[in-house]
Amino acid sequence: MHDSLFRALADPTRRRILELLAERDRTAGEIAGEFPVAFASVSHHLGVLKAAGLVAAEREGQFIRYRLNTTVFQEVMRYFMARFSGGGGNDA
Amino acid sequence: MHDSLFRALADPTRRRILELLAERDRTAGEIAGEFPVAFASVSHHLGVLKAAGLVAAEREGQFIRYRLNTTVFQEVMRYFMARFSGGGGNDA
DNA sequence: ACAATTATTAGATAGTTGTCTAAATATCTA
DNA sequence: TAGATATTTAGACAACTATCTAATAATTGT
Repeated sequence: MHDSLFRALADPTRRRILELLAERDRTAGEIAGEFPVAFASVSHHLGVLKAAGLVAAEREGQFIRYRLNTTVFQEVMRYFMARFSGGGGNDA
Repeated sequence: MHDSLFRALADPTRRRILELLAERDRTAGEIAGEFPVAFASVSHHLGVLKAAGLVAAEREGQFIRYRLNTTVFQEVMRYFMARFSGGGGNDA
Protein backbone atom coordinates (compact mmCIF):
# COMPACT_ATOMS: atom_id res chain seq x y z
CA MET A 1 0.00 0.00 0.00
CA HIS A 2 2.83 2.46 0.75
CA ASP A 3 4.56 1.56 -2.44
CA SER A 4 2.85 3.88 -4.90
CA LEU A 5 3.03 6.56 -2.24
CA PHE A 6 6.80 6.51 -1.79
CA ARG A 7 7.43 6.03 -5.48
CA ALA A 8 5.30 9.11 -6.14
CA LEU A 9 7.36 11.12 -3.67
CA ALA A 10 10.61 10.00 -5.25
CA ASP A 11 10.44 12.49 -8.12
CA PRO A 12 11.49 16.11 -7.48
CA THR A 13 9.00 17.54 -9.98
CA ARG A 14 6.20 15.78 -8.17
CA ARG A 15 7.36 17.01 -4.77
CA ARG A 16 7.42 20.53 -6.19
CA ILE A 17 3.86 20.05 -7.47
CA LEU A 18 2.80 19.05 -3.97
CA GLU A 19 4.43 22.15 -2.56
CA LEU A 20 2.56 24.32 -5.05
CA LEU A 21 -0.70 22.65 -4.09
CA ALA A 22 0.09 23.16 -0.43
CA GLU A 23 -0.06 26.90 -1.08
CA ARG A 24 -3.40 26.74 -2.86
CA ASP A 25 -5.46 24.63 -5.24
CA ARG A 26 -4.50 25.01 -8.89
CA THR A 27 -5.60 23.85 -12.32
CA ALA A 28 -3.47 21.48 -14.35
CA GLY A 29 -2.50 24.34 -16.63
CA GLU A 30 -1.38 26.56 -13.77
CA ILE A 31 0.75 23.76 -12.42
CA ALA A 32 2.23 22.89 -15.79
CA GLY A 33 3.13 26.57 -16.29
CA GLU A 34 5.55 26.32 -13.37
CA PHE A 35 7.75 23.71 -14.99
CA PRO A 36 10.08 23.72 -17.99
CA VAL A 37 8.73 20.40 -19.23
CA ALA A 38 5.92 19.60 -21.64
CA PHE A 39 2.35 19.92 -20.55
CA ALA A 40 1.81 16.22 -21.13
CA SER A 41 4.69 15.34 -18.82
CA VAL A 42 3.20 17.31 -15.97
CA SER A 43 -0.14 15.67 -16.66
CA HIS A 44 1.60 12.33 -16.27
CA HIS A 45 3.02 13.41 -12.91
CA LEU A 46 -0.41 14.54 -11.77
CA GLY A 47 -1.73 11.11 -12.68
CA VAL A 48 0.95 9.46 -10.56
CA LEU A 49 0.16 11.71 -7.60
CA LYS A 50 -3.52 11.03 -7.98
CA ALA A 51 -3.00 7.28 -8.18
CA ALA A 52 -1.00 7.50 -4.96
CA GLY A 53 -3.84 9.38 -3.31
CA LEU A 54 -1.67 12.41 -2.66
CA VAL A 55 -3.87 14.75 -4.67
CA ALA A 56 -7.47 14.87 -5.81
CA ALA A 57 -8.81 16.30 -9.06
CA GLU A 58 -12.14 17.86 -9.83
CA ARG A 59 -13.39 19.16 -13.14
CA GLU A 60 -14.43 22.79 -13.15
CA GLY A 61 -15.71 23.70 -16.56
CA GLN A 62 -12.90 23.29 -19.05
CA PHE A 63 -10.38 23.23 -16.24
CA ILE A 64 -9.40 20.50 -13.87
CA ARG A 65 -8.60 21.70 -10.41
CA TYR A 66 -6.13 19.82 -8.24
CA ARG A 67 -5.89 19.92 -4.49
CA LEU A 68 -3.69 18.31 -1.89
CA ASN A 69 -5.03 15.35 0.05
CA THR A 70 -3.60 16.10 3.47
CA THR A 71 -4.98 12.88 4.93
CA VAL A 72 -2.38 10.84 3.09
CA PHE A 73 0.43 12.99 4.40
CA GLN A 74 -0.71 12.22 7.89
CA GLU A 75 -0.53 8.53 7.01
CA VAL A 76 3.05 8.99 5.90
CA MET A 77 3.86 10.69 9.16
CA ARG A 78 2.24 7.91 11.11
CA TYR A 79 4.28 5.39 9.14
CA PHE A 80 7.50 7.08 10.19
CA MET A 81 6.40 7.62 13.77
CA ALA A 82 5.26 4.04 14.21
CA ARG A 83 8.35 2.39 12.79
CA PHE A 84 11.22 4.78 13.25
CA SER A 85 12.59 7.34 15.63
CA GLY A 86 9.47 7.25 17.79
CA GLY A 87 8.98 10.96 17.44
CA GLY A 88 10.86 13.87 15.97
CA GLY A 89 9.65 16.64 13.76
CA ASN A 90 9.15 18.84 16.76
CA ASP A 91 12.15 20.65 18.12
CA ALA A 92 11.61 18.86 21.41
CA MET B 1 19.25 17.16 -0.89
CA HIS B 2 15.99 15.31 -0.32
CA ASP B 3 16.28 13.58 -3.64
CA SER B 4 18.49 10.64 -2.71
CA LEU B 5 16.47 10.34 0.46
CA PHE B 6 13.09 9.89 -1.18
CA ARG B 7 14.49 7.74 -3.95
CA ALA B 8 15.97 5.48 -1.29
CA LEU B 9 12.60 5.16 0.41
CA ALA B 10 10.87 4.30 -2.86
CA ASP B 11 11.92 0.65 -2.81
CA PRO B 12 10.00 -1.83 -0.64
CA THR B 13 13.04 -3.97 0.09
CA ARG B 14 14.87 -0.93 1.38
CA ARG B 15 11.96 0.13 3.56
CA ARG B 16 11.90 -3.39 4.99
CA ILE B 17 15.61 -3.16 5.72
CA LEU B 18 14.96 0.05 7.62
CA GLU B 19 12.25 -1.65 9.64
CA LEU B 20 14.62 -4.47 10.51
CA LEU B 21 17.24 -1.97 11.62
CA ALA B 22 14.65 -0.12 13.67
CA GLU B 23 14.34 -3.28 15.79
CA ARG B 24 18.07 -3.63 16.31
CA ASP B 25 21.41 -3.20 14.58
CA ARG B 26 22.36 -6.03 12.25
CA THR B 27 25.22 -7.18 10.08
CA ALA B 28 24.93 -7.18 6.30
CA GLY B 29 24.64 -10.96 6.33
CA GLU B 30 21.83 -10.97 8.88
CA ILE B 31 19.94 -8.46 6.78
CA ALA B 32 20.54 -10.31 3.54
CA GLY B 33 19.26 -13.50 5.14
CA GLU B 34 15.82 -11.93 5.48
CA PHE B 35 15.32 -11.49 1.74
CA PRO B 36 14.84 -13.88 -1.16
CA VAL B 37 17.29 -11.95 -3.32
CA ALA B 38 21.00 -12.38 -3.86
CA PHE B 39 23.40 -11.20 -1.23
CA ALA B 40 24.90 -8.73 -3.67
CA SER B 41 21.51 -7.17 -4.32
CA VAL B 42 20.95 -6.48 -0.65
CA SER B 43 24.46 -5.06 -0.45
CA HIS B 44 23.48 -2.70 -3.25
CA HIS B 45 20.39 -1.60 -1.31
CA LEU B 46 22.48 -1.02 1.79
CA GLY B 47 24.75 1.20 -0.30
CA VAL B 48 21.77 3.25 -1.46
CA LEU B 49 20.51 3.64 2.10
CA LYS B 50 23.94 4.64 3.29
CA ALA B 51 24.37 7.18 0.49
CA ALA B 52 21.02 8.69 1.50
CA GLY B 53 22.22 8.95 5.08
CA LEU B 54 19.43 6.69 6.33
CA VAL B 55 21.82 4.11 7.76
CA ALA B 56 25.40 4.01 8.96
CA ALA B 57 27.84 1.14 8.66
CA GLU B 58 30.71 0.15 10.87
CA ARG B 59 33.14 -2.70 10.42
CA GLU B 60 33.27 -5.16 13.27
CA GLY B 61 35.87 -7.77 12.52
CA GLN B 62 34.83 -9.65 9.42
CA PHE B 63 31.31 -8.29 9.77
CA ILE B 64 29.87 -4.95 8.89
CA ARG B 65 27.23 -3.77 11.28
CA TYR B 66 24.46 -1.48 10.08
CA ARG B 67 22.38 0.83 12.20
CA LEU B 68 19.55 3.25 11.57
CA ASN B 69 20.33 6.95 11.48
CA THR B 70 17.26 8.32 13.22
CA THR B 71 18.35 11.91 12.70
CA VAL B 72 17.51 11.70 9.02
CA PHE B 73 14.03 10.39 9.75
CA GLN B 74 13.42 13.46 11.86
CA GLU B 75 14.46 15.56 8.88
CA VAL B 76 11.90 13.78 6.73
CA MET B 77 9.25 14.46 9.30
CA ARG B 78 10.21 18.10 9.44
CA TYR B 79 9.97 18.27 5.66
CA PHE B 80 6.39 17.05 5.76
CA MET B 81 5.43 19.19 8.70
CA ALA B 82 6.92 22.35 7.22
CA ARG B 83 5.39 22.01 3.79
CA PHE B 84 2.22 20.01 4.16
CA SER B 85 -0.65 19.43 6.49
CA GLY B 86 0.85 21.55 9.25
CA GLY B 87 0.69 18.68 11.69
CA GLY B 88 -0.73 15.22 11.63
CA GLY B 89 0.71 12.01 12.83
CA ASN B 90 -1.11 12.53 16.07
CA ASP B 91 -4.78 11.72 16.21
CA ALA B 92 -5.44 15.33 17.16
C1' DA C 1 -21.95 22.01 -35.89
C1' DC C 2 -17.37 24.03 -35.69
C1' DA C 3 -13.45 26.04 -33.79
C1' DA C 4 -10.82 27.22 -29.68
C1' DT C 5 -9.20 25.96 -25.14
C1' DT C 6 -7.92 22.66 -21.52
C1' DA C 7 -6.29 18.40 -20.35
C1' DT C 8 -5.37 13.35 -20.84
C1' DT C 9 -3.83 9.28 -23.36
C1' DA C 10 -0.91 6.70 -26.75
C1' DG C 11 3.37 5.45 -28.60
C1' DA C 12 8.33 6.04 -28.87
C1' DT C 13 12.84 6.68 -26.78
C1' DA C 14 16.69 7.56 -23.56
C1' DG C 15 18.11 7.11 -18.95
C1' DT C 16 17.69 4.94 -14.45
C1' DT C 17 17.11 1.02 -11.34
C1' DG C 18 16.94 -3.74 -9.39
C1' DT C 19 18.66 -8.03 -10.05
C1' DC C 20 21.93 -11.60 -11.24
C1' DT C 21 26.66 -13.96 -11.57
C1' DA C 22 31.45 -13.50 -11.18
C1' DA C 23 35.41 -11.24 -9.44
C1' DA C 24 37.65 -8.51 -5.94
C1' DT C 25 38.57 -6.85 -1.11
C1' DA C 26 38.93 -7.38 3.93
C1' DT C 27 39.33 -10.02 8.06
C1' DC C 28 40.25 -14.08 10.76
C1' DT C 29 42.49 -18.54 11.80
C1' DA C 30 45.38 -22.37 11.15
C1' DT D 1 50.89 -17.67 3.60
C1' DA D 2 46.88 -20.17 2.44
C1' DG D 3 42.07 -20.98 3.14
C1' DA D 4 37.59 -19.80 4.89
C1' DT D 5 34.13 -16.35 5.81
C1' DA D 6 31.87 -11.78 5.09
C1' DT D 7 30.91 -8.17 2.14
C1' DT D 8 31.38 -5.08 -1.79
C1' DT D 9 32.22 -3.98 -6.62
C1' DA D 10 31.97 -4.79 -11.65
C1' DG D 11 29.55 -5.89 -15.72
C1' DA D 12 25.39 -7.36 -18.03
C1' DC D 13 20.48 -7.34 -18.71
C1' DA D 14 15.43 -6.74 -18.15
C1' DA D 15 12.01 -3.72 -16.27
C1' DC D 16 10.59 0.74 -15.11
C1' DT D 17 10.31 5.84 -15.57
C1' DA D 18 10.44 10.59 -17.34
C1' DT D 19 10.15 12.86 -21.29
C1' DC D 20 8.70 14.09 -25.93
C1' DT D 21 5.30 14.66 -29.99
C1' DA D 22 0.95 13.53 -31.84
C1' DA D 23 -3.65 12.15 -31.25
C1' DT D 24 -7.88 12.06 -28.56
C1' DA D 25 -11.52 13.69 -25.28
C1' DA D 26 -14.26 17.26 -22.81
C1' DT D 27 -16.05 21.83 -22.40
C1' DT D 28 -17.30 26.49 -24.01
C1' DG D 29 -18.71 30.03 -27.26
C1' DT D 30 -20.13 31.42 -31.75
